[in-house]
Amino acid sequence: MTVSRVLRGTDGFSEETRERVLAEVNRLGYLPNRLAAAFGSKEASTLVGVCVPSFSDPYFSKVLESVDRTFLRLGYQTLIGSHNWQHDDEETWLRSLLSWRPAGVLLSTKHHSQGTLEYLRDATIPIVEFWDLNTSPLDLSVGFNQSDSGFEMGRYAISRGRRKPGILGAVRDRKTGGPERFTGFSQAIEEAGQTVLTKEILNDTPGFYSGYYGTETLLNRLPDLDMIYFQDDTMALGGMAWLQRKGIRVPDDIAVAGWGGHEAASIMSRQLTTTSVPTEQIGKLSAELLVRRLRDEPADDVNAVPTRLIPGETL
Amino acid sequence: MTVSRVLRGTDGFSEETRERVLAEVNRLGYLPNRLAAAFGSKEASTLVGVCVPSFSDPYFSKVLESVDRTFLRLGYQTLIGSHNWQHDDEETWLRSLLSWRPAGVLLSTKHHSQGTLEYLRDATIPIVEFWDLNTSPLDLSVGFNQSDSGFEMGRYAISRGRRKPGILGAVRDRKTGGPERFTGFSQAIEEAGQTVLTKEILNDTPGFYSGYYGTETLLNRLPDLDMIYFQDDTMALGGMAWLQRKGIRVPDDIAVAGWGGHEAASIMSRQLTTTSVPTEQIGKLSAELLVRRLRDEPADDVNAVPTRLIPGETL
DNA sequence: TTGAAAGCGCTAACAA
DNA sequence: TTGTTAGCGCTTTCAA
Repeated sequence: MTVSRVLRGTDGFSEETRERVLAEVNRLGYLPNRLAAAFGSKEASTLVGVCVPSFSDPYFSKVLESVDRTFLRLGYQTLIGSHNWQHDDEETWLRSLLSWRPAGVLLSTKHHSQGTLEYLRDATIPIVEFWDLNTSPLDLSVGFNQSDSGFEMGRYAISRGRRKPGILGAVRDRKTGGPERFTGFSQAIEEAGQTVLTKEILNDTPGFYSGYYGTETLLNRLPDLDMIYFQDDTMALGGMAWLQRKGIRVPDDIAVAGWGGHEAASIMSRQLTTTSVPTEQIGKLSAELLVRRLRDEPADDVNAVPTRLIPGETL
Repeated sequence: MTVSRVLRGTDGFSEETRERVLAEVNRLGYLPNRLAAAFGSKEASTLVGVCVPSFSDPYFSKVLESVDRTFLRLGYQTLIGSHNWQHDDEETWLRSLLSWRPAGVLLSTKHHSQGTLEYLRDATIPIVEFWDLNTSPLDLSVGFNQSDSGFEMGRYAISRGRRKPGILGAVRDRKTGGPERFTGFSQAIEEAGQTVLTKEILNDTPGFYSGYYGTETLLNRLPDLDMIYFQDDTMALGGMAWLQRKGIRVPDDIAVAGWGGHEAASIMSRQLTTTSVPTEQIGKLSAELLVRRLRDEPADDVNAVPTRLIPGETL
């Protein structure tokens, strides 16, 4: 019992005892059994679950990196899961997670299956929904508004004199909020009395390649577009590669905007105009808020971490 | 006790009992406590630890994705860690992991601190070292040989008629085996009776930008290089951007090779000659082998998963 | 095929 | 300041 007290740092022992304990611990190479600790006391679990859509998605892997670093610093261990945008997979993972009696759970996005909601209700542990901001969260929410992100770009496009914008997206595999951004973008354009001339959503994976051939399709149909708002940076880069090949000048002949603040966006000869997502901050804040709740410290329910438009040379 | 038997699927109950149990379980919404199970029985832990250098590194995030998917399928839960190439961070993480009495552990790379080795020795759990192949592994090893990877590219360069190759790398932040690849590359060149004219290792982060200006530096000094072997694809893409800007033709004036099988590498106007890394396979095999060992099934110690040279249009 | 007893290593509560 | 007791929910072992 005394050893337990010393190692946990709860008070009730003399300095001399402490030193004797630590010396023995060191001599024996004693490693506490956290399984027993977490099992014996509901308070002692330092396991937290984090579920992201995909580990190899560049955005979510950044968030995960930041989440894990923060939890490590605060003394928690991260159990991971991924759901590939399948609500059922999230539910399956959650069930498995809860059997470990975690201290809390972090979920990406704000949409969940019915079963997930029931599990969460019964578990009575802190929950953070991150990425998309949920203004009426299950518990805590950290993120941004996709629609605002698109709206901001739409207004910027107008301010830069663009009047005939088009939209290019792709839906397969990932759903990083493209549709909502496009809606926000269109609203901004319409509020300025203009219209989005075309909105092409490819049934393909968003990426360099779909951006490349999608741009070709779009411009063959509507050669006088003066801007394309791409679903993300990789598509925008693909589009720019096609434009460059055709000798179409950016932004003189046509402007280009992406989304995401992709590392590679700074790679082109012309810096891409895009929107950067505060992945690190979302991760850090999500983890910190969960811990605040665990410690019964005050924590805001809804935490907006806005995206930021990064003006480049392409719009 | 009967419930425990039914839920674990060990035999010793009638079909009728089974159904009664499952009905009750369902009615009560009973969720087993794996903490108690793992605590009560050394065999029952399905926690496994995985430590990678970084979650946002595109290669390791792919491996992690594959590892987690495989473990999920086999009924294990993944506790993660990252060490940013700091051996001490790996040791700290491992200590924390072991306090959860995991069933096994996956470590990236083959170099570990003294403390790590001692912990692993005492833990007597299966260990997989993945990424670099360790031919005298602690327990199991899955990966490839960096040097062979470079050697293969060197021989290919020779076979394509290149005689005056240079090397361009960068060391800061990451250590994905660049130096070993360069050694292998140089060996192949020398075996063919040629020499690598220059080897420039920038004190910078490998990436598009360092590839861009590094190429400029290299060619200003040695204008008659007929090939550059880059540390990775992002550097190669940066180099190609510079060459294109200068009107230097690839591969007519100079050939380019990268490493890594970067997504964007397959889409540039000229497909990059590179080496692809079997990240998915490394992850899958690592997880599967760990489980084989846990189940006392036969498993090879040393498992080579070679990289593969992808001929493109740049060499 | 089912059940009873003991114990895993810790912590909460209480006693000294 | 230190120690004792009981119990967390499982699994292992042994008995019925």
